[in-house]
Amino acid sequence: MIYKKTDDFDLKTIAESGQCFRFNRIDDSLYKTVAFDRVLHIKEVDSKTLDLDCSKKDFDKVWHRYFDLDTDYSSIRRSVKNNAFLCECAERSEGMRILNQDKWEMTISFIISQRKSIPAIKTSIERLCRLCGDRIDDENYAFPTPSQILLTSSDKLSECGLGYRLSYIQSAADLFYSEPDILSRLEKLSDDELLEELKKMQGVGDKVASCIALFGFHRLNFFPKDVWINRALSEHFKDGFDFDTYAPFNGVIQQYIFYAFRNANR
DNA sequence: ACTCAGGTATCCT
DNA sequence: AGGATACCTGAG
Repeated sequence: MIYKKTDDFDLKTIAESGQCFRFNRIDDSLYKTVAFDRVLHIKEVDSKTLDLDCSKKDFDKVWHRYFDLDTDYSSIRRSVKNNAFLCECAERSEGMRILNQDKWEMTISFIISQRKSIPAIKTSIERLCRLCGDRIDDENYAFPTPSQILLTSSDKLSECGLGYRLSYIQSAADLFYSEPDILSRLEKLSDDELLEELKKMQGVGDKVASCIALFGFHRLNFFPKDVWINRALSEHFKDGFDFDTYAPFNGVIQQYIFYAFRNANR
């Protein structure tokens, strides 16, 4: 299916933003994402045109929401002003969007993410999907459900390189399995309440909870503070970052800073 | 071989 | 409340 861009939408920027771990580059103009038990290939035909290997029906049902196409990211990007550093971050992150990803998958993914490099996170998640997720096709596996994780032995799960996070993941699977309606309960909470509720899970502190809220629950005002963001803030916002200016889109600003600052400094 | 990674829990003061 | 420390393992 052909899609004509009407807003910021850059595959490389999204793939390298750190918000997704199964959205990967195949070559300069071709990317693949595995999400919601489906595989999607996205080809950049030209700067304004994408070719997606899905039906119009699937696009409307799944991918439109996944790519958050009802949110105007270019206007958020263009709202950045009065700060040279922030303006540069926004400019370098043109094309950034915040995906609507699966909440359960984001919960487990960001529990895995702690104290790991992004390549290592991707390796662990991929192994976990191959180990106990549904097979989609020859090379792609869906993210496992809570019960699929619970039915897999600790020895097998350990082979995914989860380390000390294994018990956190099993405990989260337990929670999601024993409370099937947990997502509808969490969705109703305010941002503050959601953060507190997520932090009740083992292995979920401020940073991981913020990531789950921002990238899973699409609460665009969360501003996860990782090592890169903290470095950027201490270098460029010595008097503190003003979270009023860009509310309720601080999460988008966080993505601009993370992507631009990390690319510039690694 | 060796450090560090998109942190958190726990144990201190 | 705030600071120090251990923690599994892979990637560079």
